[in-house]
Order: sequence, then structure tokens, then C-alpha cells
Amino acid sequence: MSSGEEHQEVPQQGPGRLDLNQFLPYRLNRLADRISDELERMYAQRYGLNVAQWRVLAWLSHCDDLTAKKVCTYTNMDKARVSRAVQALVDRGLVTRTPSARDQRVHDLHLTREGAELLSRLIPEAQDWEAELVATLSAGEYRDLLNAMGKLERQLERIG
Amino acid sequence: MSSGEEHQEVPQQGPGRLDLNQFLPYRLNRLADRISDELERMYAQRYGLNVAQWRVLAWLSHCDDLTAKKVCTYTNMDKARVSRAVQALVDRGLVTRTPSARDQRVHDLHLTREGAELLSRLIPEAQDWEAELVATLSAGEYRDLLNAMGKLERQLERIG
DNA sequence: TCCTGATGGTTTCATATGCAACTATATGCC
DNA sequence: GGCATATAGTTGCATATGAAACCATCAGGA
Repeated sequence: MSSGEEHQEVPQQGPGRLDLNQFLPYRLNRLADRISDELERMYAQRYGLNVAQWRVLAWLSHCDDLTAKKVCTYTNMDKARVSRAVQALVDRGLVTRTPSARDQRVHDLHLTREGAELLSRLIPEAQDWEAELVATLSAGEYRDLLNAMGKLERQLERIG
Repeated sequence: MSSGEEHQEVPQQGPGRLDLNQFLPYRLNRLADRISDELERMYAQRYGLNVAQWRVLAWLSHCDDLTAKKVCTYTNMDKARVSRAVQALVDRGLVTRTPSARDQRVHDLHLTREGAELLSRLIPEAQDWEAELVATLSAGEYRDLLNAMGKLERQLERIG
């Protein structure tokens, strides 16, 4: 795919026409999908993790004291999907799931030593890859990008 | 969900820890997913379209002279998914699919009158919604955002 | 205490998706 | 022309996912 391939068709303009390259949801999705595909390849091939499992692990590295419910709200994933991801991680011995002392409905999630070790290898790889990805952005551009995305997220909460 | 909810857990830092809120792939995915969910609700509930079908229609509004293959490359969707989306649109009478005169393997896709009418109602809604979404961004911020995303896409091509 | 409703999590079931095999057509080389 | 290979698109199959039913536990009020 050559760069600028999105313009090889002469885009049609006018009423009833949508210029997708100016349409933020489209652009955002395309970019996020492609990044996601790359990363997915990385942790699927090398660590046998799918996206849901990776997200659970990433959150476990981000904060201790996690539950399935919290993962749901943080990642916007369906609770069934989270449940299955956690199950798979427990089966692989990367995560422990123990009923909470205070509330038997809740299960506390924790990394095992193996889980922590896997993350200690995976996280630097992910960060290196991200660094390469954003290498063409200046520090200011990067900051502004995250900033704009933050604004959009807050606006989404307001609208939705 | 209150805004800033992503910080209610004290984020842990340090080696082997990943600060997801500074990790672009995560942020991008979360934002794109949420936007996608909102839009999906919009055209699923009101027009009975799924994401794949909407993308095909959007590209048909964007440029005439489309084929399934082009949709695949433009949208990064699997050809089976595109094939099924097109089939559904043809069944609903929104799109025609005719074998190309030059190459019998290729099928030219075109909007029917009904398809165009549906789009003429759907597109303004989508644009209005997008306008509301980006209302908190200045024109400059919006431009910079698309610009940064363009850079990332080009960098992705280079890396991948 | 018992009943009602809410909540965290799992399981079931229907659907959407991706991969691979397949069909049909086209292209290039002998 | 005839064979090998590539390409556009469809279909079959296995898997991933989401919605809803379900189970267990908790909280609150009569």
C-alpha cells in the first residue's frame, strides 16, 4: 500500500456525500484498528494472548486490587468477555482470582509471579513499539494529541 | 460514569508497570471504540445497518466506481465481511452489484435511489453528531488532531 | 428474620467474524 | 492454443463476542 492511497479515487463532494478522510470517527477507527492489529500480532504470536487478555494484564500491571467489574468499566468490555479472559489467564497461571473477604460476590484479581514476569517482558516491547510509532511526532504534538483525545472523551460522556 | 474516572485507582508506576493513560494504543482504542459504539447505535437502531454495511455505504457516497476489493483495502475489512455486507445491502435494495464489462471477476457497486436517499438522511445526522463531538476543540486543535493522526498512519505503513 | 431488589460474575445461545478452501475469470508464458 | 499462476469474490467452518438468562451474595426495609 503506498502512502496517500486514500486519494487514488477522486473523492466526490457535495450534499449527500461524506468525505471520510475528514470524518473523525472514520479516521480514528481506521488508525486504532491498524494499531490494534499490529499490537495484537505482537502479543498473540509471542505470548499467546488475545486482546481481552492483554487488557486485563495491562490493567493488573497498572493498578493492584482489581476486580472483573473494574476491568469492565475501565476497558468498556462486556462482562462475559472479561470473565472469559480472566478464566484463560487463571488457567495459564498468570493470574489468581480469589473471592474477596468483604464481599463473596467479588473476586480479587492478582498477578502471579509468572504473570508479572511475562508482563516485564511484554511491556517494554509494547513501549518500544509505541515509541517508534510516535517517533514522527514532536513532544508537543504528542501532548496535544493526548490532550485532544481527552477532550473528546469528556465530550462523549456529556453527549452520550 | 464521572469524568476522570480512570484515576479513581491510584495508578502504580515503575518498571514493569504500564501507565495505560499515557499509552497511545490504549487511549486511541478506547476513544475509537466508544465513538464507534455511539455511531453504531445510531445507524443500527434507526437504519438497521451494521458497521460493515455502513462502511460500504459511506464509501459509495464518497466515490463512485467502487468494487468489493477496493472496499477491502480502504476499510481494512476482510473480504468475506465485505462480501456479506454487500450482499445484505443488495438484498435490501440499497446497492446494485453488476459484473464489470472489462473484467468478469469484478463487480461494480452502485447506490440505488433508495440507497442514496437513505444516505442523504444518514449522513447529515452523522455529521451533526460529529460536530457536537468536536465542539470542544478549536479549529486549530481539530486540524492538528487530524494531522497527527495522518502522521501516525504514515509511520504505521513504514513500521509494519 | 424474612423478603425484595440490586450487584458481581458465569453460562447459554445466537450472531458476527476471520481464515481457508473453493469457483470463476483473467493474465502471462511456452 | 494450452497450461500455470494470480486475482475477485463466495462459501464452509471454527471461534470470538454480546445479550440475556441465570446463580450466588449482599443490602435494606417490613
